[in-house]
Amino acid sequence: MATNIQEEERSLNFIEEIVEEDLRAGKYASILTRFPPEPNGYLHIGHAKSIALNFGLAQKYGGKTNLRFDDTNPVTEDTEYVDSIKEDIKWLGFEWAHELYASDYFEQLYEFAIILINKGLAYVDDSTSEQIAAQKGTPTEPGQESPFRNRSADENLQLFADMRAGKYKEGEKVLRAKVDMASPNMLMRDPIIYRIKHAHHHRTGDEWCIYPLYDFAHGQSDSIEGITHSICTLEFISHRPLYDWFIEKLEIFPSKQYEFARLNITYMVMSKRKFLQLVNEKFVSDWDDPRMPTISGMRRRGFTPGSIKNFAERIGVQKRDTLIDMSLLEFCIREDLNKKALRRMVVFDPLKIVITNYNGTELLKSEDNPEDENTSVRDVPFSRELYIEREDFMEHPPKKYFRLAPGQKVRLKSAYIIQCDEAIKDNKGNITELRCSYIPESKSGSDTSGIKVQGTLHWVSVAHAITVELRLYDRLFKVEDPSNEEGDFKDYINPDSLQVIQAAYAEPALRKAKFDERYQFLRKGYFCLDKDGSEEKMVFNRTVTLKDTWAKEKKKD
RNA sequence: UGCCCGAUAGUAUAAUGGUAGUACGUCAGAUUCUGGCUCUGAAUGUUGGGGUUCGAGCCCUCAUCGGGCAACCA
Repeated sequence: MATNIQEEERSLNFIEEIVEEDLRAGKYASILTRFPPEPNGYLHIGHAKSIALNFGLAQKYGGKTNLRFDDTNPVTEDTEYVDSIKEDIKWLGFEWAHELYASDYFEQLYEFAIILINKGLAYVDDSTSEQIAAQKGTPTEPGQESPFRNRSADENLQLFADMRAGKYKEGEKVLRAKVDMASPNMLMRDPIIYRIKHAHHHRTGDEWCIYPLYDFAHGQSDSIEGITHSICTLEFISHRPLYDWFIEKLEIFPSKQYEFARLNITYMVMSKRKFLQLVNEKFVSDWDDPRMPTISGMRRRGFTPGSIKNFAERIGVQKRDTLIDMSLLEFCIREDLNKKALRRMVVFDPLKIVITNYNGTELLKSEDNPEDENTSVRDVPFSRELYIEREDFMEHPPKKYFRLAPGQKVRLKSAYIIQCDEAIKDNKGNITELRCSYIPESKSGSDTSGIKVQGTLHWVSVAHAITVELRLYDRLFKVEDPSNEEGDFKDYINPDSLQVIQAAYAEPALRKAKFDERYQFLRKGYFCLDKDGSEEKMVFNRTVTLKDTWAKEKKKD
């Protein structure tokens, strides 16, 4: 059927529709987007959505994307952040056409301000911050015009030049656009476009003491670069009339702004301000704590660029506030890791078993990844004494418990079928050891025993095991939407978001673990090596658990 | 109380005036040397009232609900 191919095409999001329409109408030969971070913090997965949108759009339609740092506020911005932002974007796998800075345009922006002054569309205001706020009016009442609103162009020019020359203190004077003090849009009530800041800028140093505000920098920067589609988040909708106003009055290239909803995910918070609190108040170790939804945190946690991009693709682009279910993110990373991760056996909470009818040691073969037809195979040492997971044995098992129990049989993964003969207890009644027997004909790959078992367990040989540290992460918050709960969001932090297992027992193959490799600890979850470890004591982060239908089954009781 | 957005299963996302579909999640089952993966099946949806139309999730209108807007932040 000819229509099948078309049917499989993903439908367009509203921004893609706009782009296709613009291209079809011949409005632009090709598109140019931009990603405009402010270098005052680390990127998070919300930014990843924006990055994927901006860069993805350009890729899809044969355009380009600029990386432009929106560095108009010298007091909060720093080169440290510039570097981390660039690293994160590269890690996600995107390349920008040009690395640019709003501060590159300071001289041009200054010229733009002069044009406005000459047109009688901007004026220097001596009012104080409080007076300006009072003049603004309220959403339901119009504002009052500043007494300085009607200065002559010449006077304004001189005053503005003096501002630049450093003749005034911070707050003494500002430059305002002359728009409309009665506008129903508060942002149009003569917005401030330049303020005095005697501060050192991370790139321009002490060259300037006046800095443009966002509204006077962003749109013009877009225009200077010839950005065709300037995509930002919903809270800028009300800035759009101003964005267009400056472009119109300045008669410069008409970049167009489009807005989409920022990303929210259940059990997370998503703002630099909140991250800062979490770090400063030691709820997490740092910005790259694996529980943080920062790109650096997620990278350390073991997320892959592909999984994040796939997630961004699946959630779509929308014009309304959304709260994405965390399980979708988990699905995306599991889907990716299932195909890539090397399988290894690690016992988290050991229970020793002795195979009473087995002696010596042998090397068994086990697949590195059963999802891969051409999988490599590794050796796993098997011997008389093994560790299994304590939770894989129950003396009095409930129905549908497929694991070990007295008299019950299970398969040891890639090894033999064993039967539990006896549970040894200490004088307090705790089970300290299991006596089992194995079935020699049941060896993995050459099983002639004819025995069917329901369960398969992971295990490690006591004599060959290495100990590793495991860091098990869980959601950072106990509630779906911590920002919308009563009180402080930090009241809802999950106290069990990190569980450390100092000594887990791992099969020896894990000794060769590498940082860029991903692992699935069989029946447990996906893990990756953490930078905190050493040769002697490796540390692994749990990226995500495996789906666990047995855990669900248990909860029902 | 002014202006601006928005509203489709639990959560997201399609249907562009003509059969409400998809994914995640949930539930049930099959399969399994990972209670993973895979496969099959099921339940759950157009905020409400009017109107236009042969026909409305879609267009108009009123209402309701949700979000945003009064930083010398971005």
